[in-house]
Amino acid sequence: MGLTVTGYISSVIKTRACAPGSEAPGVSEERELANETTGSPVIYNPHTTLSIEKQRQRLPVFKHRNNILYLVESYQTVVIVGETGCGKSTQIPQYLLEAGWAAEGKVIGVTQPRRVAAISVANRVAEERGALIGHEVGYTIRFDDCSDPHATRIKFLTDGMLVREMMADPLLKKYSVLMLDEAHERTLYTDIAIGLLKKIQKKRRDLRLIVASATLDAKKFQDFFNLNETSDPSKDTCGILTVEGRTHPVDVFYTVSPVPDYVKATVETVLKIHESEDDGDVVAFLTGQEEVEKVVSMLQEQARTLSRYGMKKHLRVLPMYAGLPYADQMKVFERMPSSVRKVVVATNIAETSITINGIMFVIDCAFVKMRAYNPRTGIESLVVTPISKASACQRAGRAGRNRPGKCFRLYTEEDYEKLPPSTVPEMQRSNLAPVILQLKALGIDNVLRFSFLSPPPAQSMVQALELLYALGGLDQYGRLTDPMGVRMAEFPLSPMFAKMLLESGTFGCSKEIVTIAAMMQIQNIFLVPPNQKKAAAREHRKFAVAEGDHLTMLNVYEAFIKHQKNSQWCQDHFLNYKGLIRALTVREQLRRLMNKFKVPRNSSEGDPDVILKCIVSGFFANAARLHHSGSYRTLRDDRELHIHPNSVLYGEKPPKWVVFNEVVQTSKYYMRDVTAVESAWLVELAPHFYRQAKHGSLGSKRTKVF
DNA sequence: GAGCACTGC
Repeated sequence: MGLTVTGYISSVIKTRACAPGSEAPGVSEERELANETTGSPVIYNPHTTLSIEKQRQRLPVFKHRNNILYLVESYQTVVIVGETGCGKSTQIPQYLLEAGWAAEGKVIGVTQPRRVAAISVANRVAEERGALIGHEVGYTIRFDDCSDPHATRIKFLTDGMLVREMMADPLLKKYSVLMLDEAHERTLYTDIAIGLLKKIQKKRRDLRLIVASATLDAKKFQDFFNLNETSDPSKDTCGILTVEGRTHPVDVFYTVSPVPDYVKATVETVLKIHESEDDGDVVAFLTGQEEVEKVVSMLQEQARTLSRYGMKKHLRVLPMYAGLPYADQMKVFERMPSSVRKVVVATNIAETSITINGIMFVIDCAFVKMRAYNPRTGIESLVVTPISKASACQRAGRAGRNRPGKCFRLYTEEDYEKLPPSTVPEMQRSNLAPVILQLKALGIDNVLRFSFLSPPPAQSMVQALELLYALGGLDQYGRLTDPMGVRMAEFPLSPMFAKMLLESGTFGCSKEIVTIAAMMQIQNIFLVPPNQKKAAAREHRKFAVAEGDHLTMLNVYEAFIKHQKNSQWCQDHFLNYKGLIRALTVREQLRRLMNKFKVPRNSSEGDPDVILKCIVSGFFANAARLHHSGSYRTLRDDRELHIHPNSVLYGEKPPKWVVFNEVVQTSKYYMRDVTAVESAWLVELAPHFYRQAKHGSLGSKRTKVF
């Protein structure tokens, strides 16, 4: 194929190393704190001779210390463009603390999009302050509150947790300053928090906000938060500051002509690197598990050939994707002997969620599998789309964390120029029902006029409002109902699940439903190792029941409990042990909420019908009937659907009526998590939604309420 | 016989 140098970008980079080797002689080993799968990792050197104080002063952010404090003093909001490796996440909260921003019991809050990042940054800051985590410095994430309501001065939390905190404390009174880290990622919760904080700031002039962002979005954030309506810049309420990073250059190479097959090209590029480049590990980005496994097996084949021909340096090829069993994931972090070159073939998980040290080469196919939402049909889909330029730079930067690196882009420079500058924010490509419910619960009456940093499509809002009305969470005026809507909003689940849980007591099956809801939150309960597909399928069949996936999940959970939560038992049956343990925790949290709302604890005692009816009470909007063609049609708008191949109902005698949790569109529209129901239940449990036609068929009312 | 990118409460 032949890679030709046609471009070089010296500003793509990235390492967050506190001290690059060149500046700290004798320091070669860096490791990550706390957890190697950390999201936004802080790297530090455990054997340094420098005191922590000296290390802190060497960070690029240090020389901006006074300026940052001045800006926070003078402006309500400060946008900080902190390049990778500048030390902003760990240092700025400490500067604020030292300057007295946490006096009189106030708290400095720092949000992160990911749990592991919140934990690892918190641990680092605690260590720098010579403190135990959970006192002066703490963190709060779902299922793990490691903070002290009285003692904690710097608190790290996920942005989702911050939104939850607003439900109990709408003005976030305990915080003096909030820093939104990684705001440029524009996750759903970051965007919700941003809109809400703007509102809070109008009522709390004393609340300071720091938005940490990438260069590209800084102006957008500044315009959004600047409340100055005059043309006098001295009245601006938002300041901006750029802090340079600690970066290693990454050479970027493009192909001379478009690549017809990036899977093949990935394999060829790895081999070419292996033949002609110096030492250094490789990460290749692909879009999904299937592509990853394909490249891994092709490369392993090649690696065997190479070693047969006596190639001195060995290739160790490892897959990496979220669905991979934990033990296999951990292999990508293992250090290799110098005679071995590690090649990690990964999905987008390696772009932000995990960081692997020692990567010198990146191969980027320019594509990603991304969630999309069709506001007209209300159907979500997973589509392979070209990445953005921002994403391409992020991927390239993965090569230069420890040393200068190289990035091989499997596309032409011309095609790179055609990529969109940044990724569409999640808010504009999501089902908004959960978002709207949250906003309503936070007292935002007119969600259509909520100040969104990037407003979602109006049609997405309408879909969400209609669904919430049908579920009884909103009344005909779009107001949150009490108690149903208020309670639904408290559940950390989608509104349909919340409704199902809240109704389960009246159906007499709350014990079963809470288990089903918890199990449905876990991805990949059934493990399918690529080389043991048959055996795995055989084991999984043992749990399958004719009613469908919901009761099958109930079966799995109950069997897990019956076998004393034994991990070996899980392994024998190809079940995800860690996932099941997580289901226990989720179940416990849901149970607590149900107790709070006095949902009776009861069991169907083996009667499946009440459980199925209860599922219908939440998921009636997701109903489909069997079509004579053999596929299904939605009841709402007669769209063609199919049973997902991972469903236990796939390939079985198809039930006449089904409800499902969600639809994913790949080659077709597939229903995931499907359960057989009776049409009479739909009419009985959602009479406002469905009517029985004279000849016995079922149609939807399509009530337009807004 | 076709298929699940990645987070978060």
